[in-house]
Amino acid sequence: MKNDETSSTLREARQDFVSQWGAIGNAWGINRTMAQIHALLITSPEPLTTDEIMAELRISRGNANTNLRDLVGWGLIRSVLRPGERKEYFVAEKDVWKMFCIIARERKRREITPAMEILQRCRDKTRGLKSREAKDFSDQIDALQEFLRLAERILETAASSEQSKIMKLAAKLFAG
Amino acid sequence: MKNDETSSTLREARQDFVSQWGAIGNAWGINRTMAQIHALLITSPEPLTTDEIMAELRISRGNANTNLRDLVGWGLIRSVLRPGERKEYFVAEKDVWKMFCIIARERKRREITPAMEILQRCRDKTRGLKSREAKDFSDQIDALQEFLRLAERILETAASSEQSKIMKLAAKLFAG
DNA sequence: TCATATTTTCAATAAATACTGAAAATACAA
DNA sequence: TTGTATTTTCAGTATTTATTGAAAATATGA
Repeated sequence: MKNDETSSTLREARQDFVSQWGAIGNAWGINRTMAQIHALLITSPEPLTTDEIMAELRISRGNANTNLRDLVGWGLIRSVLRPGERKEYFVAEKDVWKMFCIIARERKRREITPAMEILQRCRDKTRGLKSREAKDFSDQIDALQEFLRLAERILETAASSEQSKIMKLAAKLFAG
Repeated sequence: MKNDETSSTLREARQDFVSQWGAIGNAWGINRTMAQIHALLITSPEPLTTDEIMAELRISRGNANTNLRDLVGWGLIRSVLRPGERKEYFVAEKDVWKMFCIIARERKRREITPAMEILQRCRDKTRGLKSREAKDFSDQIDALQEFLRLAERILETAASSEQSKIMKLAAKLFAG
């Protein structure tokens, strides 16, 4: 296979990955464009500028800017400056385990914690009530809370350990 | 506190839970109405009919029907028939651990598996290529695949074990 | 069978979300 | 300063997703 064939095959595979990853992100509740930009950056050998991303994905400047900022907000990408150039370049964290840790922490902060707070408020309201129904209700809320608390701790622990420790744990888990 | 005060406090707490749970579901990428119906059913002492759900949430018959069917599709609720009545009643699985198992299995099937297939296809396309760039690309895809495979196995294992086993595991995890 | 209760479907509509493009704001070099 | 490169904002628009409500389909008892 010639060099240009190789690189066009690679380009195609990458484009495919980017567009498909967008579709997956969509199924996972993540904005399609954001997922595509992320896919582009984790498979890019070089940092990319906003204009390059706009061109590659055929999206507007506003759209690119918004989603790049969101990704920076998640901590999944960061901007780098090249000496002598004014443009911002973006690079993604490529280590899959680190990506997971970042996402786990953020989701915990954005999703689990608020849910726990709501449960706590419902719990407080019915704490004093003595009827059977009230008791069943607060037991159910309790159970949800306890489950979320466990999930929270597991995520927290996983996200702050070395990948190698998790792998060992997984080994144990599958051993029975 | 009088009986009617007790029950109105309970009613309020429950309404609060249902509407807040809808908002949370929304943040987690789940249809608000579906989350609300689910919240209603897991805190209901009795099975409910479509009409009761419509009235409680002030939604249309079509909307109620669609979301009830979706919940049945997930396996999170099921319909029960009362002898001598034509109406369908719905009950939710209330055990939080069982709920988790159901959701884990479904998400694996609906989200992780398709993502893995896409990665596999991208991998296949670039397998033969020898350039540095191509190698980096397929290494990255590999890493993603490996991670998803691990996630898949962990979910699978967790979802098919007893809750008590997971609790023991969690204990170990936090012990260091 | 017919009359009635109940569920399902689906075209129309509403609501939420994502995207564009150009103007405004900002940053920087001369 | 002033001019230029770059980023941000945001009103307007497009697209997607959710919801309604009524008609059609289905199920049931007499």
